[in-house]
Amino acid sequence: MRASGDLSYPPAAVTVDLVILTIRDDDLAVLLVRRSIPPFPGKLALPGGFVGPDESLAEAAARELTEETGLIANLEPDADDGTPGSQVHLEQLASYGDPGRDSRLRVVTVAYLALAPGLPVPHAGSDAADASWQSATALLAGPPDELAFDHNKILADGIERARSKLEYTPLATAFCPPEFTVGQLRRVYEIVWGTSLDPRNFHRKVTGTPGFLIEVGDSTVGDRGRPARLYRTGDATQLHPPLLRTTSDPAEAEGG
Amino acid sequence: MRASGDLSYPPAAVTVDLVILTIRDDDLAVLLVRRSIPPFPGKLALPGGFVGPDESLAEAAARELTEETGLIANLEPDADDGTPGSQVHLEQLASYGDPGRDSRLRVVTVAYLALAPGLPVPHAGSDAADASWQSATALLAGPPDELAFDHNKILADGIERARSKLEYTPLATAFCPPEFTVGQLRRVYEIVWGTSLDPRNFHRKVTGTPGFLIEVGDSTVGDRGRPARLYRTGDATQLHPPLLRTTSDPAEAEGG
DNA sequence: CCAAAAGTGTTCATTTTACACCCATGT
DNA sequence: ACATGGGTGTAAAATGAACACTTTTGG
Repeated sequence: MRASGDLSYPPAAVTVDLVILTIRDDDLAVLLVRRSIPPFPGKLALPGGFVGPDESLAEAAARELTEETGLIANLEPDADDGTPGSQVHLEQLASYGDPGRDSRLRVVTVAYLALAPGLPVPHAGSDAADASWQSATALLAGPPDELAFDHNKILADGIERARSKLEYTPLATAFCPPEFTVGQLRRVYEIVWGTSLDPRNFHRKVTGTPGFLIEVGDSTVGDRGRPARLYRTGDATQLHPPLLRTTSDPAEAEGG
Repeated sequence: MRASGDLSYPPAAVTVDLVILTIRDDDLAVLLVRRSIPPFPGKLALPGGFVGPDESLAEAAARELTEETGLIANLEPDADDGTPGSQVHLEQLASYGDPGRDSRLRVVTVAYLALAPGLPVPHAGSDAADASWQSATALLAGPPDELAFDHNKILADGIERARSKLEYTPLATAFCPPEFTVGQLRRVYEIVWGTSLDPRNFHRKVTGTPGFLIEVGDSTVGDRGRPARLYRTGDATQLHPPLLRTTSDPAEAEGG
């Protein structure tokens, strides 16, 4: 049923919505904005907005990310110039376009997933009037209509994507600062997966996978215990074989 | 930058495009249509069309699939009523919306991936004036602008999705008839991955994974060799641990 | 009989898992 | 000294890869 000649088509608006995840206070957190206008006034929602006429979808998502957090996204995982925001990961998640998901007009939204290191910024953007970090795990467990539109579903899909990608990609490092210890990386896995992992075997696994971690030589001034080596993310884009989330008691890594 | 009050938004059209894959003549094939109107007149393209005002994205994709192939898609993998088309798999792939990808107007397309068993129908739909099966692997290896729009990229993404999902889901059965042998299933893996797999170890792996295959008791009348047991797809949605595509000579499974 | 495909058994290498044990620091 | 987290060694268990071998058909 491609248009045959004329250019009439059902009118629609295209937006991008962002699932921006980070680790805060030993919990997985998502950046949400409080809506001030209908529909769903007063409700929390994922940050997002219309795709501009001359923007690609990814550019629109990166622009929204910068507006909300001040971070610069890493659309292609190659550049490593050491700038603070350069390791922020941004990838397309999925599109959502059920008729009636926005009462005003037909809106198709392309959701993007962003993973950022722990940020002390509650909201830094110019436009984000009322942005805040919320517990993503609490929202997952709560009522399915706690967020505006179908954003509970989008958030659930984003968390599931993040959880599964930790298994077979080095994506967990996106939650870490540019230089990090194996222990910090392990805590990311434990928090995102809600499991606890054996520190010894985890250490051997990640340091033994070629290209996953690059030792930076130095050591941290430890909070407690022996100082740990620092690493940067390596060149590897896949983990073969993957890390499996099948260890220990699922409840042990909850909260903090 | 959510709209604040007024409802003005950059105008755009939303379409669905389908990557319909099947196995034909020991090769991975994709259903393409020949365009008759600009842009890209005469070029091959993925089948697709506008999303109707009251359709969800998945419904639009399912409608296009039926129009092009006569098949009924399986949006949620639960119903198993035995109808011929019920095992066709349809899932959202990704969205593509670079400005200028369609010279006429801003078009954002939501691509869907469909996997169907070997079909004797070159084209069966009412609207598909000029649909045909083409070698997907040949298109992957060919020039990157052989198809209209950005459809080479969409096709490549669809093939990559299919290849990786064979590893950790029972999706390969979507390429098989309702009842199939282990050998048929193995040939699917070999063709899609372009590798050759050890028949003995493959057999043990798939029959040993709980919920993957259900023995249907009977045996085929064999072409050659010992008759094989017949199986249906089981309830399992994930394969733990996954099948890995790291066996034997990559060239051996080519062509036929 | 022979070729071909199905299916089982077995062996060896690798990986995972569990856990004992030492290292280096703060208090 | 002791608690805490970092890191190595190692043995048992599970898994994967390679392949010998039997079964059952068609020609």
